[in-house]
Amino acid sequence: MQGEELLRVTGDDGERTDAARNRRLLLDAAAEIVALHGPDKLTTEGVARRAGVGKGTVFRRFGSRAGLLHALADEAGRSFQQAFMAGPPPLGPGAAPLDRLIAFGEASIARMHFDGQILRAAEQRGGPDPEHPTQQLIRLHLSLLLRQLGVQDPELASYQLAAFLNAGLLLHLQEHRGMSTARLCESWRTLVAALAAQGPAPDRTSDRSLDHVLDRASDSALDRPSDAGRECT
Amino acid sequence: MQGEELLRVTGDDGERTDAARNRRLLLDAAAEIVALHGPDKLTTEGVARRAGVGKGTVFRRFGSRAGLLHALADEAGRSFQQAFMAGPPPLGPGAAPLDRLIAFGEASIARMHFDGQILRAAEQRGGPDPEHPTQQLIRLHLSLLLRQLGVQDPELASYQLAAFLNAGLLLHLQEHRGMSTARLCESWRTLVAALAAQGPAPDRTSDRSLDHVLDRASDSALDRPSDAGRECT
DNA sequence: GAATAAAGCGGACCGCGGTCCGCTTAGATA
DNA sequence: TATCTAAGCGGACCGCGGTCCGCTTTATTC
Repeated sequence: MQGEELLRVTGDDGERTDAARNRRLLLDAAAEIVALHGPDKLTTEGVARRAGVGKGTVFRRFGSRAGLLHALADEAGRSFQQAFMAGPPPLGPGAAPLDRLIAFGEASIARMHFDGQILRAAEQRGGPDPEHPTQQLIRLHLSLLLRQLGVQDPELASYQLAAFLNAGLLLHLQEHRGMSTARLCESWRTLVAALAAQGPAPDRTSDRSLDHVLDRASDSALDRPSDAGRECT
Repeated sequence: MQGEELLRVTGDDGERTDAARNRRLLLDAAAEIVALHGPDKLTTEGVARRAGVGKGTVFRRFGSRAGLLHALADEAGRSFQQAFMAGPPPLGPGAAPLDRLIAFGEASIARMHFDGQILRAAEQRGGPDPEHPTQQLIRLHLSLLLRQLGVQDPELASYQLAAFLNAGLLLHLQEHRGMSTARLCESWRTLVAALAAQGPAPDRTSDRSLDHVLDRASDSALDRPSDAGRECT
C-alpha cells in the first residue's frame, strides 16, 4: 500500500538514472556521428551501437529517428531560443516589434550556416511538424510580435512566416539556387515590412505608417551580408 | 551500322509500348489503392502486384514511391494547371495581376478538399521538393504575377508564397487546427495585398496604390467561403 | 523471317526504421 | 539485506523503400 507514486524522486524529471545516462550517451553518440559524417549517415542502429546500448533504447528515449534529430537540433538551438526570448535587443525584448521581427528572421537565416543541416534532417518526413514544441514556440513568438504590429490574424500569419524560415527551404535556396544570405534577409525584411505596413491605421495617416515601414526596411537593406544574428548557437 | 537512333518511333514520347502500358497499369492501380485506402496504404510492392508487374518496374517508371505519388498528383492537377495558365479570368489571363494572384491562392486552398491527400503524400520526404516541374511551374506563375505587381525580387517572393500554399501545411491548418477555408483565403489575400501594396510607386502616390489594394482586398473578404476555384480538378 | 541490340522487366536481395516481448535492474519498503 | 514492482533494456523480428542483374521483349534492319 505504498501508493502509486513510489518513485519519481530519482532523476531530475522523473527519469531513472540509467535512463538519463543512456539518453546522454545516445545524444552524444548522435552528435558525434552527425559531426563526422553528416545527418544523412545517422542510423538508429549505428547510434545505438556507438552509444553501447540496444536499438530499442533509441526509440524508447526519442520515439523515432526524427525525434532524436529533433532533440539534437533543440540542444543546438537552445541558445537561440534564449537570445530571442530574453537576450539583448533587437532580437530580445526592448526593441520595436518590427525590428525584433526583422532581427528574428535574419538570425534564423544566419543560423542555417551552423545547424541548418541538423534542422533540415530533423524536419524530414512529412515536412516540418508544426506541432513540435520548438516550432510552436517560434510561432508563438512570431504571432506575439505580429499582434503588436496590428496584423490581422497573427496566428495564421505566423504560420506563413514560419513556412519561409523552414530549414529545408532556406538551405535549398542557398545551396541549390545560390541565393546569398543578404538576399534572403532582404526578402524577409520586405515581407515583414509589407505585413506591418497594412496592419496599423488602415483608415488615415496610412502613408505615414507606410513611409515609416519603408524607411526602416531600406535602412538596413543590402548591408550586413552575413553577420546578422551573431549571438545564435 | 544503323546508327544510334534506331528506335524512338514507337510511343508518343520515345517510350516503348510495353513501357507505356505498364505506366498506365501502375498509375491506375495506384489511383485505385489511394481511392480505396488512402495514400498512406500505398506500398510499392502492393501497387506492383495489383498492376500485375514486378516491383522493379515501379522504380523504373517513376523513380520512387514519391515519384509515383507525384505523377498521380500531377494527373489530378492537370486541369488546375490549365485553369490558371489558359482558363477564364480571374484565374486565367485577362484579369489584373493582383486578382489573379488572389484567385490562384484561393483555388489552391480550395483544391485541398479534393486532392490534398495525394498532394501531401507526394511532397513527403524532405519537405516539398522545389525542383519538381509542377512546383517550378507554380513558382514561375507566381513570380510572373509578382513581377507585374512591381514586387521586389519576385523569384524569392514566389518561394515565400508557395511555402504557404504547401499541401502539408494547409491540410494541417484545416484538419488539426480547425481553420476554415474562408480564414485561409482571407489570410492569403492579406498577404498578397501587403506585398502588392509596397511594390509599385514607393516614392509618391503610394497611398493611392495602397488604398487601391486595400479596397480590393476588403472587397472580397469574408465571402465566398468555399466555392472558389470550382474549375479545378 | 532471322538476326540483333538495346530497352524493358522482375524478383531476389539489402538496409534501415520501427515494434515487441521476455529479461534485467533501479530504487523503494521493511 | 531480502523482497518486490515497475521502468528500463535490447536484440530478434517485420515491413517497406530502393537496388541489381540476368532474362525477356520490342522494334528495326537485311
